Amino acid sequence: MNQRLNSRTITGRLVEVFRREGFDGASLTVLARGAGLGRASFYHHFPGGKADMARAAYERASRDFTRAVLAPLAGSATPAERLQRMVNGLDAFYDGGRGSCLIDVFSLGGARALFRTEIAEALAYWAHAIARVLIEAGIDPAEADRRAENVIIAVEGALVMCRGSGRTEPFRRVLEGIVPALLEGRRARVA
Amino acid sequence: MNQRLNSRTITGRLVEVFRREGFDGASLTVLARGAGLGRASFYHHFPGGKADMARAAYERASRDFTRAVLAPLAGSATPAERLQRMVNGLDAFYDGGRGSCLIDVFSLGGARALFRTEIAEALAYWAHAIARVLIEAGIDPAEADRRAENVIIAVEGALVMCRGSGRTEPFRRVLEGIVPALLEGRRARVA
DNA sequence: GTCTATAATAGGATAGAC
DNA sequence: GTCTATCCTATTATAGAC
Repeated sequence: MNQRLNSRTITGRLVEVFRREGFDGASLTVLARGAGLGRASFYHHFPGGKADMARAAYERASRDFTRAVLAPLAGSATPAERLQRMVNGLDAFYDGGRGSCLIDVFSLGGARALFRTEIAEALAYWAHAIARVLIEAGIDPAEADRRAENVIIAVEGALVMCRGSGRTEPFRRVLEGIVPALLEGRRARVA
Repeated sequence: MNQRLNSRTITGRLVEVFRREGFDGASLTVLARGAGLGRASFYHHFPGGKADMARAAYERASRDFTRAVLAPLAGSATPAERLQRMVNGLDAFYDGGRGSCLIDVFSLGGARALFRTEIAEALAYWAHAIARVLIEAGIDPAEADRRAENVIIAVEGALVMCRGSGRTEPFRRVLEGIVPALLEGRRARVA
């Protein structure tokens, strides 16, 4: 409890707790235990209290997501390669299907009002980033939008399925299907 | 606050609150306001307290889901008709994409331990019910399992997407795609 | 920068009047 | 069957020592 931890470590551990417990389920006691700090020490790092902690966790997750999932989409490789790197990033970011998505978790209860805008923007941004790659790959823009949205839906749904079933196969299977489905000749698939 | 309500009404309102707030976010105060009762009055209906209320809500939702979504799958109509009735049931049950799924919501935080088993079983049951219809329609059993799971993933993912984006189009679009995707490649195509 | 101690409030639950 | 009043605990937050 008395070891000095850097901000990065603390924030990373907060992400884990919020993912598992949700915003309202993550009490300061649970967060403190997860972060390896006393409750009071939190207020040195996050003067705004729990809302501050959640925001730090969200922004940390957001940056990690950008690096792992979004950045590869903007690279200079071929569309298929960039999409595959996004898939690899998703696998890492969501720990093979074991981790929940903060977009899911923070759109409920007390966190809803705090993250409404950011979450809507994040979803739109991700969809747009995928669609751009597809358009570059020669897919009709409207179809690209649909396929991009389908990927997000499949990933979010697979995470819920994994959490609910206690299995990780659904996530792995969805990941395997993403690149083929996105670049498929002309037909869109639901999942 | 002083109007007498029957159990059905109270439980139905609890479902709404838990869907919106999650288990940990739904305080007795919020639940009571949502149900139109004083906090103390709850303990007449649910002697076990909040866990009892959540269980009643879950079982109520479960029964409604069975009636709206699962029952049509077991009917005597053609596979395509039964699947379409399931889709119609999903639209009603999830209020066109405006309502969250308790499987998502109750697999986080304090509710996780309470509903772990039920949730895993419910997901497996639903998948199996869909797959049986597909097998009857002439689809290979392993492929039927995959497609059935894809539907659940797409529905859960669409609900997360709708909650996060504030739009309902993703849910409607997913629903429209379900029957075609499930029966794709089958010999008897509906014109 | 972390701790102990403590305050203030909200949450869950109960007793008993009506 | 619902209410007011109350209790106990957990939760959030702060003060101040180290």
